[in-house]
Amino acid sequence: MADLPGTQGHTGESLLFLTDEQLRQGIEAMFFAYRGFTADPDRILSEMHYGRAHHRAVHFIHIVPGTTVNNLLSILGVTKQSLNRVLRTLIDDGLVESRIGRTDKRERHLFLTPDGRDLEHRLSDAQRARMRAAYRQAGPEAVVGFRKVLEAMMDPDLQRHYSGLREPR
Amino acid sequence: MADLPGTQGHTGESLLFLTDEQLRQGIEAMFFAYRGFTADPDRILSEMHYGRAHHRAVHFIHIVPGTTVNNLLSILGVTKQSLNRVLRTLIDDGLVESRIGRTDKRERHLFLTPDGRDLEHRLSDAQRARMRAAYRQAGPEAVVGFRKVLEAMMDPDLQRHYSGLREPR
DNA sequence: TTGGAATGTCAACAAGGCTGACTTAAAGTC
DNA sequence: GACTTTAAGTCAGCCTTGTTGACATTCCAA
Repeated sequence: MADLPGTQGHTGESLLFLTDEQLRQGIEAMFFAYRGFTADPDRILSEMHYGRAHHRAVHFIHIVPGTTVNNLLSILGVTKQSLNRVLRTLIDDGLVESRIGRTDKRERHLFLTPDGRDLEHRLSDAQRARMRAAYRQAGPEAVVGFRKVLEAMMDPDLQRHYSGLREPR
Repeated sequence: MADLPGTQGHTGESLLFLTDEQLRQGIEAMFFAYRGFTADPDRILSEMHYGRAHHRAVHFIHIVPGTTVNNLLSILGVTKQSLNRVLRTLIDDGLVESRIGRTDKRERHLFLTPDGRDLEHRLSDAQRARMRAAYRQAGPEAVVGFRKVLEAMMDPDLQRHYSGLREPR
């Protein structure tokens, strides 16, 4: 592919000739791949009567421990009422701890309890295994391209959350 | 990027050293990218009080015109009750036509009406525009890698539906 | 000190998944 | 011809997870 005549030299130019069919295949690939992507954690979650919303909350609390509800809201892109319901069950079940802010008592800072960390680990293990297998099968060059396209597909303000987590903080 | 020292040459080998952090970034990239991926059609759909379920049905009826309900079920991976609710509204609204099978009269074959094709076009236009922009921004090599990883991430039986649509039939 | 903004909670509703039970019609089988 | 299986559709009811609206608490700035 890197040697197709006339496609190299200046980046991207050949892609001016993207057919609708090529794009459609990319769209479907996203659809089916996302199903595979969530399948393994979904199985674990449904066993304990949780859903994807719980997974997302647990994931980002793990990544940004001590985050406020508001911050989590902007990452997840749901209403606070929606998040709150999920958060409440996680707190009631002892997976998440909510501490009242010290400087601003309106804020709640969220942390995983040991049980929460345990669930997070099980979920991310399953998802990482799938990811690792796909990466190996596709090869390192493919992975770089994969990431590039995904990053270009994000909404700019969502990309901020994503990149923000990668940058030193 | 293709010139990073030590990452090129033999495919795959360097990725034996995938850190959890690298994998986690891939997972988050999938999460945020999928949000961007569905954002544009979601806007169009919500204007007309439809949801993603309607989009998926319309999309695959467009791709496989004349498909039976059962076949659509296996592509979408939902129950017939769930699909039926969506399908009924689409038929009532005159976007989908259901024809009784000629050889097997138990089957219903599904087709888009002109109005249905119109909606399909508006939805896929929006999604293709996002896809095209991402492809251009990432470059042709990245696109190949993107597709490779996505295909490796699918469940094998879902991949069948996906590939099946690409193969000549 | 008081009014507005920010944060989080409670209640109720809708979409869209799910299971289970059932009907109808057609096809296949003994 | 009677019985079974299959395709599709329907009704009822449940769950998760999104939504809006109303409200309490807390902070801060005029």
